[in-house]
Amino acid sequence: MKNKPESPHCSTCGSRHKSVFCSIESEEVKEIDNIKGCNFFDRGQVIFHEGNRVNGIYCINKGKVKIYQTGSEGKEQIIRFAKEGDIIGYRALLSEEPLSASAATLDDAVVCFIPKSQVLKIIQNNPSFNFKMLKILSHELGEAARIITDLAQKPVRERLAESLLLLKDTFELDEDKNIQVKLSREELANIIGTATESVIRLLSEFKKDKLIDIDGRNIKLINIPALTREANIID
Amino acid sequence: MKNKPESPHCSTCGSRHKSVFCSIESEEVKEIDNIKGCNFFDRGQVIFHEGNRVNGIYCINKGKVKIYQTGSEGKEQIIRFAKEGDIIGYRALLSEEPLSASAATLDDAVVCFIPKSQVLKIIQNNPSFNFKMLKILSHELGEAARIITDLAQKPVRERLAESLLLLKDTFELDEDKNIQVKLSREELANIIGTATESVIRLLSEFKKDKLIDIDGRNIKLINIPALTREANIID
DNA sequence: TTAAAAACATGAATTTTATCATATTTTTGT
DNA sequence: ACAAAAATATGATAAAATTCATGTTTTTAA
Repeated sequence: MKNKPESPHCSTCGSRHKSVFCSIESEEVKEIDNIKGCNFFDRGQVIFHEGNRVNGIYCINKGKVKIYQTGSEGKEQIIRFAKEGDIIGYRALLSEEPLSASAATLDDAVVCFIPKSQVLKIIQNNPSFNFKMLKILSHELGEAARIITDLAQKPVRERLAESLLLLKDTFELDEDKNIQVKLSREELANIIGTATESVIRLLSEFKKDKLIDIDGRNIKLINIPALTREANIID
Repeated sequence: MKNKPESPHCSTCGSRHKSVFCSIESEEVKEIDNIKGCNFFDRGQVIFHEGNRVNGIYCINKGKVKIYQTGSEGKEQIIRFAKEGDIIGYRALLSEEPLSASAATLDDAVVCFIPKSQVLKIIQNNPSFNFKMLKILSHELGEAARIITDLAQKPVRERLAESLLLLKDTFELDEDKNIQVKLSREELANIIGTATESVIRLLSEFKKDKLIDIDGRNIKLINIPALTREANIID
């Protein structure tokens, strides 16, 4: 049986200082703490669903999250990932549009919810937070553009190599060079827009070519420079 | 010989009222007018180039613009379009990153330049403008996500149908249902991420199937509902 | 106006990638 | 612990899309 964990507090939140909330005044922190909600998710649970209206933003206190759209054939397309300290749902909130994507946990996670009114209040009263939001959005937009170009132009093999490197940058490697996130072959396929079988075959090839090692969903990057070349990344 | 045209003024700019600047005070308009620069471009000229630093935003007074990235094989990937009243270059300015894409004119165009200092001043002093920027960025991000899913999941034929509909929505149709922008087959291919020959073949098919009519670079949409079905768009 | 260049067009061959079929392994729930 | 379900794996086939070759038309520049 699972112990009901304690709701985290913003004032003691370890990830706050590396997040968009790092420049928030202690007065504001208290206010957020009082008004925020907190939810505990098991692996694979949906945090919010594409098409719905959103009434605040979600702040990931713990855990890893995938943000994905459902294509016209019902196939999942992973747009991006989020982790501890990241916020999600802000796009729909700020554009005043329905959610363009769903979010689901990749492991057990703790996610806080800050209501719209509070978010808007901070944006209006805290120029530094405001500018951080502009920065996050415009950075994301640049990332999206690069993904568009890669999907449009790179073959599947290069896209897979690239997404392994992306996962490395996002979730980092442990001491044994394992990517610190566990994804199914199908989820990998849903990042790069290919068939699950293609991912399985290409991962085996990468392993045979000594670029990676595989143990179940554990992927070890043993030759990152070669992977970078496979991904055809110049910079 | 070409007459040197008069530089436009923000105070009399017809497109200002439907732009992000619609809520700017007349005092601020004067200020922008004094500090802004203006450039006249012929068709096909580059406004700014990927990788460079940007020191302000560009406001399109007249003309149509493509924003594109160069892929690792040197192939152009069109990310989005902009037209009269739109601003470009704001992503790099706000993220304080190099330009993630280049911009080039699709016809003769007039483009004004507003320096960074002035833009930041407006953002700080005009909450309405500020919020509009947040809204533009987050809307763009939603569009980008949809493009990612389509590129990853839809076959070339559907993507072409969809991009014709996108061009219709962006540039509108004239009284004869012609899309109000002239693109080469190669440029169409560079939107949807395919080979020029594929676009040529598929356009012929669409014509044969009475979905469109073609006269050079003029594309007439004669059966939009059927095109929508071809594009596999539900909403 | 005319030659050169670029864009458009079309068929054939090739490559890439997806789909289908079928095992095998791993995970999950009782 | 065990059956069922899900995920992984692999080969064969099919479909999708690109590349290459070549010819025609249109545009551009001298």
